[in-house]
Amino acid sequence: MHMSSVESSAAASASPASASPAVVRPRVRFAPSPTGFLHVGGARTALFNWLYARKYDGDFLLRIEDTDRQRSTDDSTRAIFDGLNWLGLDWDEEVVFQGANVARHHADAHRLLATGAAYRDFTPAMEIERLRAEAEARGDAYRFDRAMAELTDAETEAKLAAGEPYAIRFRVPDGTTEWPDLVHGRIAFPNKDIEDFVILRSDGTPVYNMAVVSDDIAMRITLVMRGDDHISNTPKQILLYQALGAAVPQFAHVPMIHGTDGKKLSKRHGATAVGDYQYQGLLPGAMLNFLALLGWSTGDDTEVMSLPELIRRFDTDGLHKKAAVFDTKKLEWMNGQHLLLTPLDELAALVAPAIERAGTGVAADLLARPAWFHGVLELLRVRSRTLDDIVRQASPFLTELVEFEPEAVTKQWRDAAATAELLQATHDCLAALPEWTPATMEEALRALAEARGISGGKIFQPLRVALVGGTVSPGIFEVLEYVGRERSLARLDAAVRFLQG
RNA sequence: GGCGGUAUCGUCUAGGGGACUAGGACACAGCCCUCUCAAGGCUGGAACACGGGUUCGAAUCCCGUUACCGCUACCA
Repeated sequence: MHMSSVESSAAASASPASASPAVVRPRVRFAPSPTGFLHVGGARTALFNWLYARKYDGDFLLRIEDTDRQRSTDDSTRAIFDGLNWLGLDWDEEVVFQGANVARHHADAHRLLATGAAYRDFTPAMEIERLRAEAEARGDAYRFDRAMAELTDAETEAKLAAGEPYAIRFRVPDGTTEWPDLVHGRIAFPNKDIEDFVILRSDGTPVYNMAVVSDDIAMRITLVMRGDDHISNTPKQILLYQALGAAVPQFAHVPMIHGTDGKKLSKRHGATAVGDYQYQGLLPGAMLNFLALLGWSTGDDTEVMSLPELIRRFDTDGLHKKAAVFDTKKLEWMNGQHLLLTPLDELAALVAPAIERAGTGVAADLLARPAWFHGVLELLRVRSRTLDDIVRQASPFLTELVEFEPEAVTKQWRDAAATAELLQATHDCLAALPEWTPATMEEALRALAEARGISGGKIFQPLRVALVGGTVSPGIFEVLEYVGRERSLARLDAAVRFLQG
């Protein structure tokens, strides 16, 4: 089973195309470790795989790599499911839990041992640790020395009989291991730089690379698309595929996502869990769109895309090599764009519960008046970037009365007596209107301003404070329309009383 | 240290020998619109890491340097 360099490299580079002359449905997977929440980097890797599967009518599989019992938790597994569900990244077939497959990993490792592709290493782990520490102290790179483990058959039998523990190491052949990476092109590693790595620990548990390859073969994965931090694992894995006599899949190593300081994105950069963004009122479609553009581009200037469009345009050729910095400003802008594209009834279904949670309205009541509610949403979404922005601005349309903000009062109601008189006049003018429409109100109020020899703004601004409590709002006539006649007049009354007393 | 990867405006990117006085987007600044705030429109500042080649010609190809990132475990 030892391969020459020619054989090994040829096998690695030839397999993707030649292994299957017939058209096979692509099978890709997302394989996170359940050691935290769903990270945006993981979400993006999942997205690329998902887009690929959906575009080429393949299967997108989910595998939870829970073999590290120390760090894996059920909460994390749930968080991954939740994150994927929120984003709408649905997987095909049942979830694979890696921990359930250790028997096969174990068997595969022993198969390698039987063929001579791997060998027993009775060296105590402590001893190796010592040698490594020594080498590092000297400033040398440590590499496991195969000769150290070389035993005669008799010696092996004796140790086996004595019940001495051993790890199984893969016998790395001479030559070069290379593959045509879908994003980087040809990548090659001289095998001499790869040490005989452990595939099965002395306690019988499989090591990562063994488990991954065993599972990817069992799941019939045709393309492994993952973060480029796995590039140096790839030659080891290819060697394993070959030794196991399995077809080597294609590989695509996508770049990492960095924080604004250029370092790998971590908690100190702020929110890195997709759940954080869900909580902040982001739309999953916007998140997906933004994530897709970090590490991939269409080739033209298209930026805002719906999910179907993303599927249609996705292509591994558009994948980048360079790490991208996660820019929350652009994410927010992207969300604003998607807010505008979301059908109003969908948006209503999202905003109504959020309003109820904020305590400024009852979801069912809002949804019972779709024409009015959609109108309000139309007004607010153009000046919002998140769902939370909409909720925040919605309160003047929902409550009976509003609180007058001190800064607004200082700014727009400087002269109390004069303002009270003006607001009373405004009130009377509006109250006399036969119908409550923006056009009639605008006509009447502009006429009032002209009669008083002042600009429209001199009326609109104080009126705005009376209606919404602050100095910022949608156009004043739309506000009047959607706040409604009764409440608008009541607020004007309240403002006049406030200024007089 | 060794191995591998990457390198265009502050950020995301287009670009794959001449169409580049390097295009778009976010952010920023100014102007327009205007009842405020947004949205929208217009304008502006802002980049090919450095050094060698190859070529009539290089952001684009090659080599080197530098910087950054990743891996370097009986972690995943």
